[in-house]
Amino acid sequence: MKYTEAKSDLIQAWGNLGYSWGLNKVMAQIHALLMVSAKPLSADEIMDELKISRGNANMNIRALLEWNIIYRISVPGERKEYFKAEKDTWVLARQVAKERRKRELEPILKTLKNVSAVENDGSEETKEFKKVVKELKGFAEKSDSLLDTFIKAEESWFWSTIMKVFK
Amino acid sequence: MKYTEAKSDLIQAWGNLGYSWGLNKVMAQIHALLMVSAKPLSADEIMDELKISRGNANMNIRALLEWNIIYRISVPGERKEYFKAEKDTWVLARQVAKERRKRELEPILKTLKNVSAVENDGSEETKEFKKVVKELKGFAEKSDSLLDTFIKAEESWFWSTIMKVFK
DNA sequence: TTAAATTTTCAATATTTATTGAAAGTTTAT
DNA sequence: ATAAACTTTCAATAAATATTGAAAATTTAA
Repeated sequence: MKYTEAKSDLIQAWGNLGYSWGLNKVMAQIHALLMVSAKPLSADEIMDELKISRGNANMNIRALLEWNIIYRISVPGERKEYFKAEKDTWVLARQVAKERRKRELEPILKTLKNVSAVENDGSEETKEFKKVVKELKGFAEKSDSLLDTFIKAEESWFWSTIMKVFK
Repeated sequence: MKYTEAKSDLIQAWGNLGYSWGLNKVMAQIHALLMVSAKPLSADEIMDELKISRGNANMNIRALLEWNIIYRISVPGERKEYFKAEKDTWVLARQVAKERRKRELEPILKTLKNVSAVENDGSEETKEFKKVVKELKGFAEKSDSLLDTFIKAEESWFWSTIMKVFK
């Protein structure tokens, strides 16, 4: 298989995976491109490789910076900014987990806490509702601590040992 | 807080979470509605509660059935079909993990395997590419076995014990 | 059978989300 | 200061996705 074909296949596939991780397609593609690139790339190079507009490139680069999964690089003597990806997949996964926890889990935990306070009118509906909310809350809290553990796994001897089982 | 308000808040919030799990909004809302409902509901009741069309209801119910997170219920003497949700959150999470593994992880593993076969022309690009692909492959495989372990966790003494730590 | 009840399909339409590109803004070298 | 290099913004537009609803298909009771 030729390099250029392999590269575009990988960018495509990583784009799809990233999409299902909550990034958008172009964000994920830019990330993939920076992943496989030996050198940091400028916005122009990214636009060129992925055939996207300047505005699109700019917005998605910014989003990736916000997610902390790519970094801004300054080359001395050069005016342009360059970007490189976080290439350590575990750091990457941790970073994504952190963002998603903030964006997804925190809101549902808040809602579950709110709706727990539903007034018990003695009806079967209310009874069932309370039961389900309690179950969901337990689940969300467990997910939250699992995620938290994962995010902090690097620092934990126990978990980093467990993780090694999966080599 | 009133029951009807709590219910619609929960459906809304669960809809958002489900969306980020790879379901679509209405799918997730139907699931939420069936979660909190004490009795199985018919398509008409779902249409009515969520204010969606028959076609929409039908399609999303079918999708939920495909994901195996709601069940078809027949009431003797009734012509209509009823639906109820899987209410055990761990079964639910496992089912979702299973689907996503199939839909997301399997394709990227396939691509990574393919692009590994890129021909080494000795250039720096190719060298870096091969390195990154190897790293990604290792990561994807580990994720795969983690997921697999999670999916099968119920049967495993070791993991069900570990899980209990998160109560 | 027939026909009423129910479910499914799908072309048309509406809604949401992503993308463009040119203008405005910012930074830096001289 | 000026202007070139570069980045950001955002209204307009395009593309993707979701939704409707009426017609077709299917199921069931009598």
